Amino acid sequence: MRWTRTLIATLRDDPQEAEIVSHKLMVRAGLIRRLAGGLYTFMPLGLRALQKVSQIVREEMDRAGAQEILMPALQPAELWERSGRLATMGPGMFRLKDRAERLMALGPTHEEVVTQLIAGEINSYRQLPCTVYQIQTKFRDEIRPRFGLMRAKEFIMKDAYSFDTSLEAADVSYQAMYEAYVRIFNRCGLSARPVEADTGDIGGKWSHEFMVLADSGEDGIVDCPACGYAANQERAERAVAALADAACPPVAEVATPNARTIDDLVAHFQCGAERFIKTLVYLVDGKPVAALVPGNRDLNEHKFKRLLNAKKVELADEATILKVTGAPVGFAGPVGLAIPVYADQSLKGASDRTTGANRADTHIVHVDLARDATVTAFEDLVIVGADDTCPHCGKVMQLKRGIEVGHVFKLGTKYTESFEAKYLSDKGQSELMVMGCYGIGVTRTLQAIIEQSHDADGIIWPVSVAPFTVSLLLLDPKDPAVSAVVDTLEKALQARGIDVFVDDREERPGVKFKDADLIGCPIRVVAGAKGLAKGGVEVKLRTSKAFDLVPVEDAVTAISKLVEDLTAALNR
RNA sequence: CGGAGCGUAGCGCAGCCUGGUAGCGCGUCUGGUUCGGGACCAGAAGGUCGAGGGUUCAAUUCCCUCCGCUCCGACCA
Repeated sequence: MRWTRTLIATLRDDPQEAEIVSHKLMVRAGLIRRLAGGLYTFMPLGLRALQKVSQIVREEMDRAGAQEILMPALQPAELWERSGRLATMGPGMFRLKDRAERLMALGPTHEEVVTQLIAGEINSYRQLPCTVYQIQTKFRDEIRPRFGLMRAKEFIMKDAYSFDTSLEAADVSYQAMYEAYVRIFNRCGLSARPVEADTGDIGGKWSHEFMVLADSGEDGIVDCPACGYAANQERAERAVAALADAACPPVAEVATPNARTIDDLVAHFQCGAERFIKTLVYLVDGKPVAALVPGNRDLNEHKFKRLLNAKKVELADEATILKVTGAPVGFAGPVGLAIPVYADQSLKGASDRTTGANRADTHIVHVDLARDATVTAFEDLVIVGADDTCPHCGKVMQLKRGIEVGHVFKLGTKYTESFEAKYLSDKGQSELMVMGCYGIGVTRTLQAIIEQSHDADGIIWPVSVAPFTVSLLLLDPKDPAVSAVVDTLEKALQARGIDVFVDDREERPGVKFKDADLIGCPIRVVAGAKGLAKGGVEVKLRTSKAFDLVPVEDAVTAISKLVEDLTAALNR
């Protein structure tokens, strides 16, 4: 491809819309253009890179035995009613009506459609296991689209779904996908880390996310350097030492005017935040429930929701708090509360703590949780962070940030029940299929690659996903000898199956060098009158400063060798 | 959904406070000089100043409404 015949414009300045480096580079290098918030057009170079990522995903899915299909993006909302997700997924879904006033949705994901499909197609254990996948545009009405392709309203996702006869068989399918994901991200040149994850609205029992570590990532990851335990902060657990609190005097009320927050209390009582028990009143599917965490910790709402098997968990409003505790916000406590009370496991045996008194401007001291309050259960409720100890090995963990590029779930029978996806077993019994689902954000992966691989001058594409493998700079387009060399090289490289992008613009060399660095193809070949006079073309990797002067007749061989080396390094 | 900020040429921005019909850099086009890490000179094209309304002799500028975008937050008691 020739620059002068390609719709590409590089920008000198960072676009005003972009915040993180990968987003800036994608726009500056002319890979994407914004249509509206969360909506982007892929320009020729961006599309080529995207297609390379897609192709890697496709090859690895096929290798893992999955079959490619393509389901409609437009779906009847009735399907979502059937799974019960019209309510839970609700606001995140684009909805519309057709001319017959039927409620439709633009698919944010395809569990419903695929389960309905498979329920109709598969009736015998002989047809199982079965894994299907598609690479398709998804739609989500994000509250706040941001970071370019990272969180967009429309994005491309590879979603795969496995169907099996048993939990054990489903584990095999899950494992196959997990391994395919490791291969996919390796081939993309990405360092992606599997971590234990929360299942969210998708549901199911178990899941792993594949995370690209990056400071700009939207997820927190708790990581144990000692034993390798890693989990999304939404799910991460910690080891808790048993308390050995001594017995304490009976409870006593203390006036605490306007001391509503832990900070206020710390100032008032002049002691550490951990001496307080924070009482949070929540509405869990509409019913009030209290959660207790140490004053220096925060409640993990994901865990709380999972624990209570709830659809919706939200902090109670002021009126509810007044009704339930008899006090305004800021003075709730577990003593005498008539609603279910869940306490963090670290509070088991807690004694001589301070809590709200369920009375305005009052707290109580000397609270022994077992003695003075009724706790429904002690569970893991807090957000785990840096310096917490590993639940497996007890060593201190670290907190990192990551970009979620893939997610694998063991769904069990959640959807196959809703859609009665059953098969006849070898014993002639009708059984529910066991399901798994597996997503990769293809467009997000593309951007994550850039986030992880760039320098001050621009993108550094891994050879496997670069829009072009070789940037061939024609420095003197008006010099017939140089042009002839470029023509020859271009054809010879193409004949070897090596993508080459020729910068044939009438620009000064400096401009071409800058743009080549910005666009970031892994190999740069410079053909100029000066170089030819010295004996050849210059061949250089994007990652190195130095170049080799290679005689024209040896150039294709030399470049092929570099491509092989780069590819081998990725597949290592 | 709440808060803040922004919206002026393809891109990045100034002008607005203190009203008088718009400017800079980059990019684009023409000509010339240049030519190995984002050249220089001369000239040119390109703007309903986000939209609508109001105040005024006069609005990019002041006021109101709406739309769009960006950032922060979404009640942790």
